[in-house]
Amino acid sequence: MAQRVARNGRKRTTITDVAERAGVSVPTVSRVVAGNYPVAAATRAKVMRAIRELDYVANAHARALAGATTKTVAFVVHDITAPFFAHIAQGVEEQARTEGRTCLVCTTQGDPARELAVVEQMREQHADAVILVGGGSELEENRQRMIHFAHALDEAGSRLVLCGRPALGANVPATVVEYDNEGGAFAITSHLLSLGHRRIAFLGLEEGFTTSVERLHGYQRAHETFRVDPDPTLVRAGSFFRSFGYEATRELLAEQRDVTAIFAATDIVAAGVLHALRDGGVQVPADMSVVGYDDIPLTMELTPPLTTVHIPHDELGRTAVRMALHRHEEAVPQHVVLGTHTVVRDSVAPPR
Amino acid sequence: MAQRVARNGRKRTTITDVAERAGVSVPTVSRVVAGNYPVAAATRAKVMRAIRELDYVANAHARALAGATTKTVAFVVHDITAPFFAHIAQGVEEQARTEGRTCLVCTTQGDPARELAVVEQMREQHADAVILVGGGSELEENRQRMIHFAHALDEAGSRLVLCGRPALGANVPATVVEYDNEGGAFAITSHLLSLGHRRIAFLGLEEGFTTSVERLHGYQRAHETFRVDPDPTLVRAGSFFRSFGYEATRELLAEQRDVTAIFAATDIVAAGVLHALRDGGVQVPADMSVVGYDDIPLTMELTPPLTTVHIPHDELGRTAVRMALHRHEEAVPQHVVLGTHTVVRDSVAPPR
DNA sequence: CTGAAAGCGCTAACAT
DNA sequence: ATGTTAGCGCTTTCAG
Repeated sequence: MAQRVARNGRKRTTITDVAERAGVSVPTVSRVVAGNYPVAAATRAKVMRAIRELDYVANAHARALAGATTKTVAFVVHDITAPFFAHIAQGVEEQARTEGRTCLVCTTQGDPARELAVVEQMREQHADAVILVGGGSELEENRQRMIHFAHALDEAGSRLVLCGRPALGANVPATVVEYDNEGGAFAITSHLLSLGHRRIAFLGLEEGFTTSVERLHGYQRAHETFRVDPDPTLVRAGSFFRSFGYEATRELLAEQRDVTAIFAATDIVAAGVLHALRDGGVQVPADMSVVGYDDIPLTMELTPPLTTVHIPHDELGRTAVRMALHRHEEAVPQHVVLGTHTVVRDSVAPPR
Repeated sequence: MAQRVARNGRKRTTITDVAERAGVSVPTVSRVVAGNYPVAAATRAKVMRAIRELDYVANAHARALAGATTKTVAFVVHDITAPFFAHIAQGVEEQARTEGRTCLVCTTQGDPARELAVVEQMREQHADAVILVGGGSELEENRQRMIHFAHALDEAGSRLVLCGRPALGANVPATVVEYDNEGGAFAITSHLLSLGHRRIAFLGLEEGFTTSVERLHGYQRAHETFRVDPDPTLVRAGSFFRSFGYEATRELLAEQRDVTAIFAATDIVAAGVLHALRDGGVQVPADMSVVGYDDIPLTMELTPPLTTVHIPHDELGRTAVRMALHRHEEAVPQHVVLGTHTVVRDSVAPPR
């Protein structure tokens, strides 16, 4: 009664081996492993012993195929090295584990085509939930494809979760966990305005990505509230990378636009801004105030430590998993907006 | 011929639905999907059409169960938010995708017990490779358990990969991808010594974790080479966290030990060191030289930018996947040590 | 409490 | 080139 040899020539201990060794039937072994059905103590002991002796582990695929339960959560993200995503991932992973799930992770490098391909792949895996993180494409075509996936997943008993990106529409079966992106931008811009800043540059509008657009809206609404007309030429489009912050700031400095504060769309961009300012001999915050967005750990290491908008990263990830998995329970909403708030550090002062 | 309804009440399009719709047999559908067998163009077209109309995706579990190939790579890491791990993860994910694999990610928070549990779980998943990243436990018991897993995975046709952690022994079937941890520490310590530093503190020895022990060895060997006796009281044990760097430096300063350089075991620790130095009014590098280890992106944002040891993170991850998956091909080694090198930035100067 | 029987969705011989 | 026949390893009725 040695283990069978599979087609590929590998020996793998199966439930049948265990059953033979323990002198019981296959379903009995299944029952003691699952532990959800009465089994005589003596029988259980025999089976457990056989399992240990044979070093048996269940085949997750056979289990998924026979039962209905996959016990995996898929997590799709632009780039796992970005602290913003990594911290959400952390929350997802923790909650998934708490709920007894394994976590599949895929990165898309921000490519909408790859995102679509990855979601398709997750559909094959029958994940209990597919969590999409980070600014999505605003192209109508991609939006439609995503709506399609939401329905496909729903019909398959799975769930699409949009985490930190806008909802797809009213009748789309999806869970959405947002953070108050626009509100955070509004608050930190107001902070600047209330201190007397009137010429505030906004760096990092990424066309077609909702995240930056919403942040810009917050910036604009704050200006309206304070009844100041923002100078549209102070809004610079670019990437979310450090180098963009550096370049854009150099330009701004060269142009002598009388800017007294810079709102970088992300902390990473702000790091580039600070660097350019230092290179240009501009004192922060004395000569120029700088704020960022995201509140990643890096902000504390910057010189000076950066005033920024805090996003509840972990909470976002945990909530996404929790809401998706418990969506059939009552009182579990399927759309929440988590709050953001300004974290005041040392990079802001009133204008001279 | 609508889709069947599974036990759990979900309708899912299966290969049978497609076959019926296209008016062919199930294996024919399988063949066009796999694309590894001759199928008449007309038949293929019919099948493709049915697939599109039914929005069919293959069930990865059924596929894994029937065939031998799982097409997943598991990746086990302490903490995905640590840049060190995130960058390796990036390499793993990229290479896995290149090789047509999905990536399972699990975090252990550095807990050896959880690591063991996770590896067990990966065994159930039948991943093609299980990649363990980061300093492992030096406890003999855990080592034995890991050796056991290496054999179990091997017998199951999978592969244990140790990435950035030491090999388990000569006859253990595992792939190991290391970086020259000791060599990097030797080089950067030599850099300091050659500039004339004689009292160099080493911060961040984490007992029981090989990574820090090897770095300490490099530090010591460099001293021997330069024929200087290192002061053992200058070696401080602690965590790899920022706070440890801060605290340890405050102590060092308070003790007035005539230290002229600090070797922090990681860049994160170095960030804490720099912070403490700034708080204490100590100029870097004029009054104190500081070096780190890892070369994470943060180092460039520190003030001053940190001289550190570069680790080829991406390469480590990619190599791990490549070597494991191609282990049966000739000329693919199963143990490599990737090089590290000192990156000189602005945190080091000769002692006063 | 336990066993026998059926089937999850797919692939891989074996036929034709 | 296509269909037929067997499973892969497990769970879940249904009997006893």
